[in-house]
Amino acid sequence: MSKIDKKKLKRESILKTALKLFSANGFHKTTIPDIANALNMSVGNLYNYFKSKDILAKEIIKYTSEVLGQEIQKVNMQNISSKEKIKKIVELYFKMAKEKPEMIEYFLRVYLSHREVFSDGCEGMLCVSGFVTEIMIFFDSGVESGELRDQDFFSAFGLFMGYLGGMVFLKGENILPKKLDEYINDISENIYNALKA
Amino acid sequence: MSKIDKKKLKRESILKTALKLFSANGFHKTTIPDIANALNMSVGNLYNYFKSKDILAKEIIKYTSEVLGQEIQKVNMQNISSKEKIKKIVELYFKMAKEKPEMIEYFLRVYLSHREVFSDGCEGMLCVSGFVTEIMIFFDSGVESGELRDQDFFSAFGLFMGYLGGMVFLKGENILPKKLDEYINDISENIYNALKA
Amino acid sequence: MSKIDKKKLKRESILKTALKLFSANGFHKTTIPDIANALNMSVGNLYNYFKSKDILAKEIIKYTSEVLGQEIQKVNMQNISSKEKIKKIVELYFKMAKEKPEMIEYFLRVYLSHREVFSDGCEGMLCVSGFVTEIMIFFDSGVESGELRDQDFFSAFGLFMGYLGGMVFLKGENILPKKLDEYINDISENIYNALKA
Amino acid sequence: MSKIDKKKLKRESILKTALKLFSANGFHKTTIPDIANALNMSVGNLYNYFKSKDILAKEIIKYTSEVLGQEIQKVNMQNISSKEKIKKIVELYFKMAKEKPEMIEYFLRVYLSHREVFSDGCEGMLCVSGFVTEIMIFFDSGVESGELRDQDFFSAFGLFMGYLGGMVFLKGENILPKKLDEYINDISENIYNALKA
DNA sequence: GATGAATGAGCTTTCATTCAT
DNA sequence: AATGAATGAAAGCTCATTCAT
Repeated sequence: MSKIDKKKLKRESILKTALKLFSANGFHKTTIPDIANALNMSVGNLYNYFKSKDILAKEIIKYTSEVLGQEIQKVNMQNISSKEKIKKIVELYFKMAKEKPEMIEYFLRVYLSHREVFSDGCEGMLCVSGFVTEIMIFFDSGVESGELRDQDFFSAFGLFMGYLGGMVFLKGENILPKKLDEYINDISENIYNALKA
Repeated sequence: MSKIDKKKLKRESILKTALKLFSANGFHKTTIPDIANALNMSVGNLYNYFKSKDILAKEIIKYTSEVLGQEIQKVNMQNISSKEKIKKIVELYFKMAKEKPEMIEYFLRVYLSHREVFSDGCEGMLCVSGFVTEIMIFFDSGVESGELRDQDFFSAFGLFMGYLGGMVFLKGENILPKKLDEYINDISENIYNALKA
Repeated sequence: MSKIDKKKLKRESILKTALKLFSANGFHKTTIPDIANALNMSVGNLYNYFKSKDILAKEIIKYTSEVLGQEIQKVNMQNISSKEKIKKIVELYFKMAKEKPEMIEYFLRVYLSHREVFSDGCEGMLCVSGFVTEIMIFFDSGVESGELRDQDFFSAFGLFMGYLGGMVFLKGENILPKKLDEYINDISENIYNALKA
Repeated sequence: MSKIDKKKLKRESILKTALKLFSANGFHKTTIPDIANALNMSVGNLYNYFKSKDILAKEIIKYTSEVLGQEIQKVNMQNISSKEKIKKIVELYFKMAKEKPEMIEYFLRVYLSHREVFSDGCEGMLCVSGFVTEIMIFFDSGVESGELRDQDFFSAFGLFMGYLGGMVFLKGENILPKKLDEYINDISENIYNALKA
């Protein structure tokens, strides 16, 4: 393997490890030494890969948004109705929340609430475009096919993402009486009813 | 005014000031001296009212939840359809977000994302029951009257609160092309369609 | 003693201790913990008095300049010839270098050579005016009385201060074969010859 | 070109680049990676040429002293009066300060004030002898010819070098109202008056 | 009740230097 | 000779909390 490849790999392993720690313990409670430790690498060397904790946080949201976006893209590319797509996206989201909870948690617990960190360099949707774009594609194609009502995109986006994020948050707080999976049908139906033409 | 009343008043002024600062600048970026300063009081004295920063944070979420709950209660007590109630709650939420943004922001930027702070003493809904209870009352009465579909409460709650929170977040990020008010109709309709029987 | 007086006293003791350490060991080699340690106080508390190491360095040069200026003022106020004043200032300077070497050293080893520290807030002569002003008074009155040649002030100032500073530097490097005191006559004569009308 | 010549050339280019960076940004603010970067070479390789940052600093002062000494030697070898030599040296010094400010600055801002660096290996005049020797030659020959007063060499040296260094410092601080060149006459006259027999 | 000086652990970040390749 | 990833000690600075007054 070339040196450059190795560096890329290490960079990604830092991203993943930091993502997990930030999500699990919070951005401020996670220290750079914590991350370096978890990676068996020195603090100094970590700084060779990311120049500051804030920059690391921003690269993570970009990375996460990219990964989630790619998953949704797979749904978008399927030749199925919007109603079915909604269900698939909800399933996918909850599957993620279960299997790689750190990604969804990062959105909710780090990105959402540390404006001071993301305000410089991640304004607007700059760092989450990978993800938002795919939701936009889903919505636009549904409107075009006449299956979904034509409304302001953000009105639909807020519903979709706020709803799913809210459910995962409630799950994280151990408030939900049932498993996330058992909500899939209700939620998909609610979203479809809200958005259908 | 009695000594006890005076103390109560001061306590509340601390709550309000801390609420504003935490919401505006983040929980960790706001220091106890910052709060004391803004109140023209000494750090030591502030500790006479709240024994720690974490306890202060928890009292704030209780206070905020209470205030928001009381507003929703006013809607609940009106003799109108669930459809109308939904619209009134959305209006109320956005009015709050505009006039006292610190309350909604506190939910989104402090409560939502500092589990380490709220995990001890605010488990589950312990500290937000004032607010959640009223949403529950709204929902149950709608189901009882046959206007809303009977489904798991949290499925409805997540929709309602995730959606509204999501919109306020998007607003805060300067992403929304229109004013929050201009989304009221769309959003109310979406929620109603999702929840109606 | 009042609280305010106490604080002033402590502030000055920090200034003096830091002055000694910076002069003896260099600005960068002296750490804030070093200073706090020498004062038997905590690092955090030291920061209650001076908000940063750079600010501390700037306050020290002001303080030092003030003290040196006051000494020269005493000479200026005496009713003696410029020739005699020159000798008295040289004596005074060397006496200082011997008894409170940290002051002269601070000029030479800290102020003179850490432009990055003093550039913001001590531009030009802002922080050494206490001292420079007195040299200016000495020179102007000598010119006025006709004893000194009328020339650009800085031409005279550079001679005076560069010369004395240079000698102290050479002394510090253990290069001088004789005691500083034994140079007083030669140096006073040289300066007088250079400046006389 | 032979391998050895190549190495010598590279060594000198490192010296020159480090000299510039140290002078411009200060010794501690300039990092080894900074220097390597400016030279388009690797840190590791730089260490093949100089075993430590301190050693590099010491080699620079030797190099600089040598270069300045050679310039003064040229003046010394001319068949002119001491008075004329003084003027030529002042001119030369100011020309240097203008055209290669890094050399003079290095004396003032690095050598003068980092005793901890130069104390081991550059004691006394060990590393500046190239320069000091030439000043000594100038002075001795002036005394021998009867044009200059016979006094302790360091008394004369301190005047000469302290004065010139002081003026360049004042220039660097943007304090001088006139160009350095315009001080040449005054300064030369002052020095001559101070030293003449 | 009120003050704010004092504590000190803990944070992010830097950088001279090494060494496997 | 040349590379640059890796090390880790140490720096400047912050801040929740305490306590003597």
